[in-house]
Parts: sequence; C-alpha cells; structure tokens
Amino acid sequence: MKADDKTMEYQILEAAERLFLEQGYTKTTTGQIAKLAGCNQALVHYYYRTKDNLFDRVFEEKIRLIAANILAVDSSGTLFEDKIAKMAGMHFDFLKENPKLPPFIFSELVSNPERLRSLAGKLQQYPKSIFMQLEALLKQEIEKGAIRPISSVDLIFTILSLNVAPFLTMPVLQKAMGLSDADVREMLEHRKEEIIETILARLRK
Amino acid sequence: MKADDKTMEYQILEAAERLFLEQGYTKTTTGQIAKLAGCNQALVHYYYRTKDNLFDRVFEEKIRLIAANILAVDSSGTLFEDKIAKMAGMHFDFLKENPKLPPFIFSELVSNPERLRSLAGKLQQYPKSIFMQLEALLKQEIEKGAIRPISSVDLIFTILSLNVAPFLTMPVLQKAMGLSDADVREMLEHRKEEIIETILARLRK
DNA sequence: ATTATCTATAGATCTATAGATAATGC
DNA sequence: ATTATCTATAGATCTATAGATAATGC
Repeated sequence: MKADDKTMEYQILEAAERLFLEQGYTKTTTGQIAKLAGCNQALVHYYYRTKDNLFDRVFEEKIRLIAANILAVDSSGTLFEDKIAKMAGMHFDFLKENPKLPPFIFSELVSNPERLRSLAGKLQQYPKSIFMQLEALLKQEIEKGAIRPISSVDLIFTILSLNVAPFLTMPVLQKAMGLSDADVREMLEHRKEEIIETILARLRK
Repeated sequence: MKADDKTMEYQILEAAERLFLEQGYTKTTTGQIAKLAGCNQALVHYYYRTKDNLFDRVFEEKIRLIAANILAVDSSGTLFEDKIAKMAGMHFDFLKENPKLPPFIFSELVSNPERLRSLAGKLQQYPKSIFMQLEALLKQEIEKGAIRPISSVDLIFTILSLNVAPFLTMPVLQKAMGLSDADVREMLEHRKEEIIETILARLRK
C-alpha cells in the first residue's frame, strides 16, 4: 500500500498530527499541513472546515491514547511491590514510545485549558474505576502493615510527576547539551530504574 | 509613587512580563502590551524595537530568578536529612510564590529550544558549583553509610520533577475541576509534605 | 450528478517603520 | 535639539471561502 492509496482526507489528518505534535497549534499553518499531505491548502478546509476542528481531532485522539494507557494496568505481578513497579515501568515505556506527547499536551493545555473541559465529560467514568481499584489495594496493604500509608492520588501523582518530567525536559536538554540519541536512551534507561527505586522506597517501611 | 511615576519604558516591560507569563509569546501582541502599559503600540517598538527583544528580556530575567533560587541553597540544617528537606521545601515554596513560572518556561522552551542555547553560556558557571557541593556531601554520607547511594543529578532531578509537576498541572486541574483557590492551597500544602516524605524515603536505608 | 481538488482572493491580524507632533533639556 | 509619543500604513501572514475545473459513481 503506497502513500497515494490512503485517502487524501486521511493524509491530511496524518500531516496535521505530525505538525501539531512538533510545533503546536499556533505555529502550524493549514498551508504547512497541505504541503506535507501533498495537496492544496483549500482542501484542508474542505475536509475539516476549520483548523480548530482538525486540531481537536488530533488532540482528543492523543488524550484517549494516554488515558487508555494509564488505565491498562497490568496487575499480573503477585507481590504488591511488583505490581506498582510494573505499573510505573509500563507508563514510562509508553512515554518512551511517544516522547512528544508530554510536551504537546502540556503546551496546548497551558495555552488553552478549555480543551480539557470539553474532554472532561467524555473521559470521566474510566479514571474513577482505576483509582478505586488502586485505592482498595492500597488500603489492604496498609492494613496488613505491608507498606507505609499513602493515598492513591498521591501515589499516582508521584508516579506521573517522575515519569513525565524526563520527557518534558529531554528535548530541551538534548538541544542545549548536544546529546546524541544514544546518550538520551541511556539516560532514560537509568532514570527509569531510579524512578522505580524512588517509588518503592516511599512504600517500604 | 503613582503608576505615572514609572517611566513608560518600564511600564511597557511590566505589561509585557505579565502578558507573556499569562499567554505566552505568540498569543501576546504588541498591541495588547501597549494597551496594558497605557501607550500606543508604536512605542513598544520605539523602546524595544522588536517583540522578540522584549520577550528575551522577560525570559532571561525569569531564568535568572529560577537559577538564583536553586542555587541559594541554605545548608543551615545540621542533619543531612534536614538539609535536603529544607532544600526541597524552599524550592517548592519558591514555586508557590511564582506559580506561573513553570508553565511559562516549559511552554516557551518547548516551542523554541533555541532560547535556552542562547542563555546556556551565561548560566554555566554557577550550576556546577552547587552540583559539586551536593555531590561531595552525598559522597560523604554514602561513605558513612548514612544514606542509600544516589547521584546528585538523580536527586536534584527527582526533587525538581516532584516539585514542578503540581504547578504545571494545577492551572489545568483547577479549571477542569473547578477548584477554589483555597482548595488549591490546601492541596499544595499536602503535596509538599508528601514530596519531602518521598525524597527522604529514597535516601533512608 | 456528486465529490474531490485547484486557483484566487477577501478579510482579519499583527509587526515594524515612516513621518508628524508634542514634551523636555539645555 | 533631543527625546517621547502618536497616527497612519506598508508588508507579511494566515484562515476560510467562492467559484472554476477535474475525477468518479451511477
């Protein structure tokens, strides 16, 4: 299947996704999108009418991707510690596969928090279940005396803070310090271990 | 001293700072700056020639502020643990005083990493000294067997990750969940304790 | 006939400057 | 005289649409 096999409508969406992720909403023009998709600028508006519509499509898809990943907690580890370690590790690996997501989501949400509000409704039911599941697990372990007390919100916030930070700073650090891609991969691998270490230390007695 | 006492040149700078911090570079127009400063749009260019110049002024000042704070480590605590706790706590409090800094710096660096490069030179000598100071301290404690091994880079990165995350997410969370300012303050206070707890847990044997 | 694609352009901004006028300093 | 401030506008984008033409489906 060659590039021309994909419909132009879809190629436009792909081009938009790539450019929005790289440059953000304001810096991306419908002209750039058209050029990358291989069509005329007017066609972008023919299919998606407004730049905003097109952006929303991309943005919502990415939010869903993130949500789906956070929710796809694999509780297969038997030991509680293993479960948490696996959870944090999987989230980290997900970010490693999608390193442009954190800067993208943050920049756009900061410059336009309204976008979240419009999505909040669509994504509300899911998160609660996972929080409650984790909350129950934590309570159980705490009562057993197996870990030091912590709320599920705090634990998740800690995991997200530690995991996301490298991907927010990496592009900047890489450019500023002139790191090679191999350097970056190595640093990330090291960092991942340190993060898990830190999270588990917080839980241990 | 009334508002008119300040020179117009300065009022323009102040207006620019406020608007850039709130809306970022692209969304802020020299027209808005002029209006807020109380002058004509042309005057903005008369004093600072380009919007870019003006932005750089603000940006550099903020970077310096952040750097100065990170470097102003008060090592007064006698116990090593206290030193670290105080260090992290002071940084958190600094962010609490300047909550718009993290989103501002991140957004702008993400959308234009070149800005950092131009600053990197000016800020290079300082950071090294603090890193080396902490590195020496850590080594000492590790050799004493007082803490679990960790590098200064990892420790600082962990502290920054945990401290910055609340301020990056807070504006969004606040808008999305409709939290009051009091709610936010309370959450932050709680979060600060949890962060220090987490950092110390990582160091303890 | 309908749908896809293009050319051309109106209309909305926004930055930056030219040139006029007002205010200030010597 | 010099510096500060204003009015007006050129020039650069960029989005979105109108209207023409080409491709496709029945």
